[in-house]
Amino acid sequence: MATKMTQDLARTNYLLDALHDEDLRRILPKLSPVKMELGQVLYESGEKLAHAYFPTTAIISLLYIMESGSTAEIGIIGNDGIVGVSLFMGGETTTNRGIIQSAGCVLQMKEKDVKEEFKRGDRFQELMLRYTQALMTQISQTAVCNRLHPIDQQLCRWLLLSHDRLHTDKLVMTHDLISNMLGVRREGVTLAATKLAARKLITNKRGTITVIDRQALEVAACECYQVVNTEYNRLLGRGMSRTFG
Amino acid sequence: MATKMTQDLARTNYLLDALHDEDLRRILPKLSPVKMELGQVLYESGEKLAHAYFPTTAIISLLYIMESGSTAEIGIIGNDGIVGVSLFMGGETTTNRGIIQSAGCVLQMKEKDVKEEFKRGDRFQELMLRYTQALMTQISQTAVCNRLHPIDQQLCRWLLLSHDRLHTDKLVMTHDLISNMLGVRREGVTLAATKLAARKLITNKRGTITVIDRQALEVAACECYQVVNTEYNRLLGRGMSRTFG
DNA sequence: CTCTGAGTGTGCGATATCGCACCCACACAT
DNA sequence: ATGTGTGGGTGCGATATCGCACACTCAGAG
Repeated sequence: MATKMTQDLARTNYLLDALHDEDLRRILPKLSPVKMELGQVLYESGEKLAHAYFPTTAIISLLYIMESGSTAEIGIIGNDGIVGVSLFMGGETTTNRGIIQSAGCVLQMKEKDVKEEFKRGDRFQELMLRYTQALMTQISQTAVCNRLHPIDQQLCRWLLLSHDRLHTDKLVMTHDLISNMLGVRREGVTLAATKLAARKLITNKRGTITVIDRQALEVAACECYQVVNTEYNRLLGRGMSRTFG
Repeated sequence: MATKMTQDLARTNYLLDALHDEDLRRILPKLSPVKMELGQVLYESGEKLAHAYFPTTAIISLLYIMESGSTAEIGIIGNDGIVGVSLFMGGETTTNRGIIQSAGCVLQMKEKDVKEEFKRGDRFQELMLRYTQALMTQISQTAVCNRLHPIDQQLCRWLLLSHDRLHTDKLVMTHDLISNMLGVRREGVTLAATKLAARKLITNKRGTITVIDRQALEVAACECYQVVNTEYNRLLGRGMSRTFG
């Protein structure tokens, strides 16, 4: 019964869903579902991870915190990925914080189990590595975007990345939260969001942004979003996942 | 004779040097030294790599090129690493360009050989994955630094990263080249470099920057440099490499 | 129903960087 | 020794973003 529930849940994470049946059957008992609240910290910078996390409905931000206290997001992970790649990459820790950006459910897997499965060297390993490369692309594009694009476009990119990883058009998040992710002032986000609302691409309510015209949002975004999106599809889509393509 | 030369060369790349003797002996015949000129392109964005490259004296920049033609560097690779992680990560291609930022020698290894060695699943694989994580840290820090720090500090970080990967204090590179890497205007680099020269941290000659006071340069840099440096040492240093620590 | 505070909208001067323009000067080739 | 072109220095107005201040307003608590 509990197993059946977990299996359904597992199928909602693309990496797990992309596993062959016999692999998933072996891995299922090692997964346990956990609810996560907004703002919850999965791990701190430099902290050894006890688990890896496969998000299903939750979204996790990888956040870097400067000595000054300023923050900037380096990547977003949803049901397309896994949080805790350093477990199988061999580093054990990373220099960023993993924090819940949108409440929801994750499937957690013990450190030891992750390493064991990875060491088998078959499809699980292949999927993890391909996902890690996709994540590298996202981080790279964040670097480039931070350098070259104005806030307005970056906000669009960020909203789209979040929207892709959610299952609703209503994004429950304050301008202040977004400003911490983008590493800009709260006012900058308010300004950019107001402009987007005036153009009817989103609506802007206390603590909630609703995506109205997703297609127009993609047009308003810089090329960075499409680059990342295309690369995710290439690396994890057609031929890799059972549901993509 | 040729083999002896290659072995000496191989020992100057930290990843190769960190291999156990028997592993290196097996891998040596698969390596061939190649001289690389400034500006030479190792691979284009989206282009399948025929080889991976272990730099010895050369430095390679991973450069992203926007549709507009603007560029921004996402990482620097020297004799501490390997160019072409996408070969074993499974993606085959990446969205950036690999370009020689400082002329010198690399050891190239055929795609097939790289994959074969990686698939063995032992120390070579472990080293490659740990290095990839280190590279991810560098890319992440680039993202953060691009967002939060002024050009002056970024230039220091960049000079230090380059200096670490060279074997001389004379960095042969124009302000124009550096501006393409940092994704800023050439004038911005000139201004920042002039300030550093006024403070006697570097000297500034036609096409050459010489590091005078490395320690002061580290102080002038943002924390990003130390974060990356520390993480490289942690992941690849003491206990991993035969020469580090 | 009212109070309160978190979330938002707006204005203003300061600063960093940009884009452009132009000149200078050194290194190398003739 | 002299010309030429690449690389470097400088100035200026435009723009994006910042930091701060303050006013408004909705939603939930009492």
